Amino acid sequence: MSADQAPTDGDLCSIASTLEVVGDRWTLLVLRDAFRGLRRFDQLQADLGVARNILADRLARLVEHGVLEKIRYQDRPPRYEYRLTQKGVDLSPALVAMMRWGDKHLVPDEVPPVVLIHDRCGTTVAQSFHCGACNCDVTPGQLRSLHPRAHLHTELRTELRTVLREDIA
Amino acid sequence: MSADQAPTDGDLCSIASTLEVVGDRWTLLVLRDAFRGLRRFDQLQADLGVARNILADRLARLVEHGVLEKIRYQDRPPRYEYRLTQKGVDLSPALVAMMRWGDKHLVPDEVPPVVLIHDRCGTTVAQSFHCGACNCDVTPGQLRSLHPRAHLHTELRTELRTVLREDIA
DNA sequence: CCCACTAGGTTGCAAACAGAAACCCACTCT
DNA sequence: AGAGTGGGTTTCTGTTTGCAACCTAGTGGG
Repeated sequence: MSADQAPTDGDLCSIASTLEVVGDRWTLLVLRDAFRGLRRFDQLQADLGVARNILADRLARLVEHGVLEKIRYQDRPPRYEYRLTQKGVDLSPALVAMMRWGDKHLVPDEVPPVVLIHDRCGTTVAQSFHCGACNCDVTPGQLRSLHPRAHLHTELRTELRTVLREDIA
Repeated sequence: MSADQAPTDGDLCSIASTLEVVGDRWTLLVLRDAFRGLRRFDQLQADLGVARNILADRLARLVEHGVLEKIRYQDRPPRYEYRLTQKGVDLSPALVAMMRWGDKHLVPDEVPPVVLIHDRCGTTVAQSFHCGACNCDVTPGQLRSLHPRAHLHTELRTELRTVLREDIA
């Protein structure tokens, strides 16, 4: 089940790489539940209705990839819980983006959306693209992308990376 | 292939609903390629290496859900291309979030990331959570979520929606 | 001491799905 | 007439999934 390392250009594209880790319906639902605070096997199984073997497999994969940690929370009898690592918490922008898309395009208007709150001040937080130069938000339609490895020479790419390091670190 | 409307709580959770539309490895890779500008069946097939029947199925699903449009771009012989609709373009925050996660956690540092550019000014754009009250960016760890339908009465939810409407519109 | 119960899985089997390759169709080019 | 191209569908086969039953440690009750 982990023998197929050949399929896509996983090492060439960050999206493809990411999908190799979390690009699976149940995996993403497990993560959604993890963000909701569910941590135990049976809680997840009951909430998702997923087959137990599938859930066991997905949890093992996520632990293997360092997205969740398996922690023994009592010894006798041994009991475990699955917690998001920092790497796992860093997936929240992706989950939030999917949630907002569903809010806008899929879910009927009568259903109130989940609200994101800034823990320090308690007010709502918005996810957006921000342009520092113009000091404004940028809509998806105003975005363009640049693919350094396809078009630039090595020196230029190195320079670009230096400029951008803050952006991804 | 579209007969299973029963499985998850699709109408209760925006993330689950979203995953019913795009929660599939190939679907998301098709969308990635659409954002890169690929529009034709054979381009997509060659780039992804996916089986043609699977690609045909995923494209049909995306068209059915209004994420892509199938447009006849010449008549003799009839030829079609698949273009992102506005609904499709609105998925870019999700794709970008996955890309950034891959950049940060999966892809070796030597690989320069794809850069996002603001079309008006040409400078780089960052994706973030922003708190209007504090006028600062919020990290994933400082985020909390509130689930209105689980905890609030109807009047309160309506009020909240009014406050939040700008957030999702 | 025996029974039931819980958390956290594993095993076995049938059904659904993905993938590869071959095929089809309508047209164009040479 | 024959080869090529774009856009698929069909067929067959192998992998994955889902479901249900089972297993293993331990705990608590009678």
